[in-house]
Amino acid sequence: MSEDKSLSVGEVAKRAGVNVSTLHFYEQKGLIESRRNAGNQRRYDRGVLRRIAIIRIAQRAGISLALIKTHLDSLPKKRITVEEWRVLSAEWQAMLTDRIQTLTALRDEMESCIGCGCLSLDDCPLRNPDDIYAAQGAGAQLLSLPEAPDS
Amino acid sequence: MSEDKSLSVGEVAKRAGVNVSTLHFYEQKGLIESRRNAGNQRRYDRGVLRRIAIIRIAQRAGISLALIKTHLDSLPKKRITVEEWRVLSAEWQAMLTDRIQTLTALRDEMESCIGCGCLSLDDCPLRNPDDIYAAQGAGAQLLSLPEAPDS
DNA sequence: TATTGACCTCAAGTATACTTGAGGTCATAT
DNA sequence: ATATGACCTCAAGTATACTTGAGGTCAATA
Repeated sequence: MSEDKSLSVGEVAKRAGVNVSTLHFYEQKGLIESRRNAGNQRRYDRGVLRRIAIIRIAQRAGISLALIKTHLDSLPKKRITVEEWRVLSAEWQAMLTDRIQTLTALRDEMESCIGCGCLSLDDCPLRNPDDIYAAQGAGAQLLSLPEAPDS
Repeated sequence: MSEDKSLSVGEVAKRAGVNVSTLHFYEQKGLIESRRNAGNQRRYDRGVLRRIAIIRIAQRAGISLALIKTHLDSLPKKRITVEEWRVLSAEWQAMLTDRIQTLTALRDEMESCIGCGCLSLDDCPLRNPDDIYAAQGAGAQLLSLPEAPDS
């Protein structure tokens, strides 16, 4: 099965807690990489496990795969070091902080607007958010994600 | 254009700050309703503006249209009263609070894990979240996450 | 009269994040 | 010898939230 230190797609899937199809998908998206053995089967370096773990953590933080890829692509190597993880997590923490502040502000605005009837007015802060919510485009807005359980 | 007190779809779109296509979409989803004039054009009650405003606020809070619909459907009338808004906003504030707590916990875990190298370990709290929810894009499956049984 | 502009319907497209399925290969186990 | 099990590819499906486009109606206006 696994020659030496490399892992098969099934082994990675099991250890990382994701489906094989997800690994195919991530590879196709350029988030992870693999090499092939004689029989054309994927073989992974153990470092891929940390990489996948990091991807999943970022997703929990509400970061899109596209942005995660951008961040990961900025690193020199596929194998992520602890120092690099330190940098990545600091960036993502900052994004989380922003998001938390946005949601907190929204909640507080809702609090102050309860029962005031201002929803009928054009200058209600809730109806006319100053915040960065650019609701354009298709799909859901990237950083205002609901709790959608995923695989 | 608008006979008496009713609004055309274009007027509603303009005043609510959404596209006409969005109004069609919301109607098709059962979130709003309209009647038709002699020429088969939609005519809206002014109350629809508040209703749309409320829908948008809920979306900013990260609530899906499906759940928003469920909440709105629980109300007796299409025209939402201030008292009903009070109830809705209280529910949504609670959801926001949950979401904020989840994100805060994640951020704090990231803080405590920075540089600890534990990403390589199977018992890292970040890699093995107790919380089953992943913040996720408008992507996939809404309520079906078995989530990562780590090896 | 002819041409806009606003509206209508219905189908398909877009983006994200995957999953599912069909059809085929490869190596081992019975 | 054949039957699994794990793997492969590529296409299409699923779900959310809309947008875009094609083709047609209707009423006011130049």
